[in-house]
Amino acid sequence: MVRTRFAPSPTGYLHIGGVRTALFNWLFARKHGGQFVLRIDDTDAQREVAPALEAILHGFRWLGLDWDEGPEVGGPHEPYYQSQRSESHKQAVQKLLAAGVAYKDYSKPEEVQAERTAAEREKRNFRYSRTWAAWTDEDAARFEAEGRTAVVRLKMPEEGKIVVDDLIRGSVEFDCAGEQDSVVARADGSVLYNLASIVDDHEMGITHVIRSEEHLSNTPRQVFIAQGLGYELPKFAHVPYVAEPGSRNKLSKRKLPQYLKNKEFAKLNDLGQAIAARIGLTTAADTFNPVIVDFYEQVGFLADAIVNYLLLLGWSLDDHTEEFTREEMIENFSLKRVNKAPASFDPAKLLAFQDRYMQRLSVKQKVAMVLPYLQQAGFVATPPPCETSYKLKAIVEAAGERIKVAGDILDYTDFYTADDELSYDEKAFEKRLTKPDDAVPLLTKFRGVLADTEDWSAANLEATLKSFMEAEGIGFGQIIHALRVATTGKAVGFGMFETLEILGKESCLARIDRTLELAQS
RNA sequence: GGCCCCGUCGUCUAGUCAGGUCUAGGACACGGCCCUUUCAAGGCCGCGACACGGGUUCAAAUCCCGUCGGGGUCACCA
Repeated sequence: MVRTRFAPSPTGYLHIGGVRTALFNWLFARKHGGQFVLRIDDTDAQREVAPALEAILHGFRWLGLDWDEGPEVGGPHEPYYQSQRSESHKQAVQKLLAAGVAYKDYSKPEEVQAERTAAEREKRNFRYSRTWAAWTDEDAARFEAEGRTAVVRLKMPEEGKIVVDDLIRGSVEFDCAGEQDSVVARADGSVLYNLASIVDDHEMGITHVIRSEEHLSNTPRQVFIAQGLGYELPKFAHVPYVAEPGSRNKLSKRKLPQYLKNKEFAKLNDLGQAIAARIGLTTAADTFNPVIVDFYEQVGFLADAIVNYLLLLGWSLDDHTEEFTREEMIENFSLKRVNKAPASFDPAKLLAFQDRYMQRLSVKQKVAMVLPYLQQAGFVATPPPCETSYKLKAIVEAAGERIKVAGDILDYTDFYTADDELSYDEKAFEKRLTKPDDAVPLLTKFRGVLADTEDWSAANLEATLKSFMEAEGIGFGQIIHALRVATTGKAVGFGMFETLEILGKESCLARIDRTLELAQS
């Protein structure tokens, strides 16, 4: 039975790199008919951020990465919060002590720090001197009489090797001599990550520890602990971390200002910020940006697109397959095909996946996705009035592939603006209406034709304009641009005749009248 | 700095284990052309990489050695 886990610490929001690791765990479990466990690594209580956990669980649900055991769903290995497993951890510490692979250490942090600095100064590798190690009860009593308290440290051997057999990297050897006597328990009995992690993994029956590469260097410590505790080792698989756009550095949520200098990243961020602003979402830069999964949901991305993109960040099936349904991912996933080198996050490619997935949706599905944005931006009431559906469907249809994320609908809200409140793109107005001598007279004349037009379908409007052009002996370009600016205020938009049809006769005439007035004043 | 990992187009990657079919394939991005009432989309074409140096071999992106480069980690964080 395969059991994998993802163990986020609730110290920040769900990070795109974390999700990629979680996805690999989920996929591996699903592929082998096993279980995927979610465990909250909250041992460092001081840093805990309550809303972060909510956001993390919400993110997993949105992405469709369901967990078989963990917070909210429970399971046979409760509790799934590391902070609530301290009994097990304490027992493990005692066992380590009893087995002689750990010792009580009465040093003060500053004393160890002094040794460390001295070693650095002398360009020597630091290793704790064990000066304040209590090997006997007498030692302990003496140190305690001095008012010292004890942490528990690993007693790393001076010789020998620890071999980590990694499913992705092969076997990696570490010399014990190069390993530190890491602290595994604080004076108050609380334990540190390396101990908690391996103990919980064992007790939860985790068979495959699939985690980010940055944990590779503390794996020997965990292996040492596991051996001391007599555990059977889980299989390890260290996946490369997700790197920054255009660099090899690990993607971090703290370096946002730097990422914003990347053109593609900034473009994605701007898109999101613009949508957030229009729906009145108050955002904080550190929780709403393309590094955080929540961002994508808010802006109107498809979870499937994100997951598909993330799948290919460090994994591939072959030289050409890029699109996978969930079932196909599960069927084909294999740790053997996970790359060793870090992959940088490419916002442009993510956007490309989103585009593909979006265009595959039916008009009905798009309407459903897009409607909440119009409601939040105040263009459509909640619940939506009956006539909304027809109009919105027409807009979405006419917009076609221009809508790449659901929030993009907010680029096309001119249809909802009151006719006398339409704002105009100044440059376009100047170029298409003020400057050309024939713009106003032509538009005035065509306005007259439109006023007499009964059939307001796009097809008929096109025919009407064509015959007008013939009658006037003018080309498309001489009238169409002025007409567009007059009715939408913008230089660009979708099909002119669809636009007119959606707007309706009354609005079109009102907007043209207003434009003509403005152009002549 | 010690230890560990990694190194194919700008980016994600196929190919490396089992050397030849690789004058290195695909995707995203980029450039050009076509289509076109604008924008998007679409079609076609193009640009573009085996980090470097030695070796082994008839033959090396692939094997060996070295160099260089990048990164991770060295907490009483996770």
